Amino acid sequence: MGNSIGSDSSPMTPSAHPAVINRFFSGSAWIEGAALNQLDEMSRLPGVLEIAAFPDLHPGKYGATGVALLSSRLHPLLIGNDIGCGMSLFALDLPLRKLKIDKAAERLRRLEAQVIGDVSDLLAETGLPADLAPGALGTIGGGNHFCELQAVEDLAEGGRIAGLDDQQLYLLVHSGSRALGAAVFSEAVAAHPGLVAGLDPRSEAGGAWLASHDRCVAWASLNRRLIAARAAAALRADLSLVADIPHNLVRRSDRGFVHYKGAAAVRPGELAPIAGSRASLSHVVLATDGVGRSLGGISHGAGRKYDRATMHGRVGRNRSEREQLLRNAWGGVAICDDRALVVEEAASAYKDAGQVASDLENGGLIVGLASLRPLVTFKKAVDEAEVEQRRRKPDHRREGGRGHERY
DNA sequence: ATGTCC
Repeated sequence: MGNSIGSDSSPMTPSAHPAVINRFFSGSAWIEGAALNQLDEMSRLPGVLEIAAFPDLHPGKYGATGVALLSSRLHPLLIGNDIGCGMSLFALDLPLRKLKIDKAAERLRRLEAQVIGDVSDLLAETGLPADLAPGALGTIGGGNHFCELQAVEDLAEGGRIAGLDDQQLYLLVHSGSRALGAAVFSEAVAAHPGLVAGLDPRSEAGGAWLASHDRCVAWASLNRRLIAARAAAALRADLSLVADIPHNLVRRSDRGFVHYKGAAAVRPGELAPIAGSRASLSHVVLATDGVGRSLGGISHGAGRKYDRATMHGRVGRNRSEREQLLRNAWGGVAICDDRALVVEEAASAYKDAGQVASDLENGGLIVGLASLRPLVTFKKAVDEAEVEQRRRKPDHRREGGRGHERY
């Protein structure tokens, strides 16, 4: 089979005719020029036939995020390292009236300490090797990932019909394939110097990436389920799945391969979460038949407004400001023992998910069902036992590290 | 995004 790159007529040469770009955002959407430029570059990549761009569009490393892209070739760079990342929404059997936020936060602080036992059977049931990173299952990771306890703020009639209940509590989990997807990504980058031109899906390299990708997508979905199971165990509650929607993956279609880069992959009639932030509303929406015009994509969240680096100059310059960033207008709290992450993930770093949902609704892609308010946002908690152990036996490799200090 | 540069 040999080198798959270049097996099309001339994939290194940008197409003479760029792919059509369909924009599903209004003039009120906050879209950076850099993201629009990236969109243009993506439309000229080999094999790219059509692009749908969503209102959460923002610049990314190898292309804009908030995009569905149809291509005859596979583009692993566009998917990036968190293959299979997604949002899962669960209903808890805990009634809102029984909730004490501080008590729930105290319990959720121990989320990742919950024992989930032997997961080899779960992996096998998912069609995955029983020894595929079992120890990483049920871990959230960093960046924009979280597990959030939410209550219904507004419920539309459609939401009630869909079974949403404004007296119940919900869990929204945003996570992906952890080190698994990162390894698949870096191996692909190392093996194919011309990866920017994509891979021929019929080649050995293309097939291998796709197979690894499929495992990451399945593993990431199981990971979200186990994160929720841990949260439910910490809260001593039962849960049921409402929606599990990935937004970083490739799906086969009869026209080629649809790449979803930070765009939720939905089918008509499916419920999907559109995440806000730790201090703003998330939305639950229903995908309409209109998603046939958007390559089956919609936004998965508010989308970044400011990059991580510049957030440090904007908010949380002192301790009391950082402490404010852990509280929201509904009495909700965030659990985040990583000082840099508190600043980088501040609500003001994000666009308004309500504006995003409204653009999608006006574009005929969704119908809004409910908005959800954040009550406890779990991001990262240091293990006190581990801290104590480190105090006794200092780990010199960590010396000099900056930006990830505790409070 | 990633045991986030050893």
